[in-house]
Amino acid sequence: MASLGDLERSVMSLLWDSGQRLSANEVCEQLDEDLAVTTVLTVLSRLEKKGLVQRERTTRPHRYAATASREEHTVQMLNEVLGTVPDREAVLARFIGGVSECEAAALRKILSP
Amino acid sequence: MASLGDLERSVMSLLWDSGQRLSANEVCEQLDEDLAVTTVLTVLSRLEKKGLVQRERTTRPHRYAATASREEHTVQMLNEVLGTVPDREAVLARFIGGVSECEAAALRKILSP
DNA sequence: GAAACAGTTCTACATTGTGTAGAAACTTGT
DNA sequence: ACAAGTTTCTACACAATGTAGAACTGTTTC
Repeated sequence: MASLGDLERSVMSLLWDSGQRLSANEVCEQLDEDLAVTTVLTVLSRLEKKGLVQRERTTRPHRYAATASREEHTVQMLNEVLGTVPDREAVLARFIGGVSECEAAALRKILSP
Repeated sequence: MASLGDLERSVMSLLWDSGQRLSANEVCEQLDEDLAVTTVLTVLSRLEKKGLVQRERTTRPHRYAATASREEHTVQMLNEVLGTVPDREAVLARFIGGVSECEAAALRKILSP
């Protein structure tokens, strides 16, 4: 349910990079493309409805921020993908089989008790 | 680019479960829903275009099979998700931080040299 | 407090992906 | 050559997304 379009992804990326609460105008300016503010507002609303963005309604202009960090969100995505298969560990085994030795070492370190 | 709709997913699931090359008719029969064969053929064609399904055109009826195993395909999805972030390992670290002790043990075993 | 302005919501339209299937075209055994 | 089975073409509905104008609302200023 949390698939994002290109523009939605750009906006999230922006919010993640600047850990700040941004106004729609700020988001609009910082985007590479040259879009109408209403466009950005629409996208922000949609992201809010999807639960990816949190909006401060008390201030004027409203300020928007990502509800979860990029990492948290991506982990959620990973788990969503893993939820589509019957044997989660089989997939993880194969995933690990495909990573570089370098990354494998990093994973070992993370896992070491 | 490899997001699947519900029906597409059902069909893939079927092809994965039966490791066989199936005809459109067989797929159609084995699906729970009661669909027209042409519907199944459309979906199979779309899956072929996406590269998820391979079709034997020499036989009559054509036979369809998944190009990659469910695990391979899911790993590809995982890597696609991981490709959207700048710091892949940060995500993996967080992912591992969230798994059960049981699964962590399994991962350690897979990673052990 | 009315006007000007900034910001937000509503509404709308185009495009694309997906589910769905009939009509038309094609293949093959008899 | 025809009937039966199979595939391709075409088509339509519905949802998600990109896009933005029109209308509304809240704020500031004279």
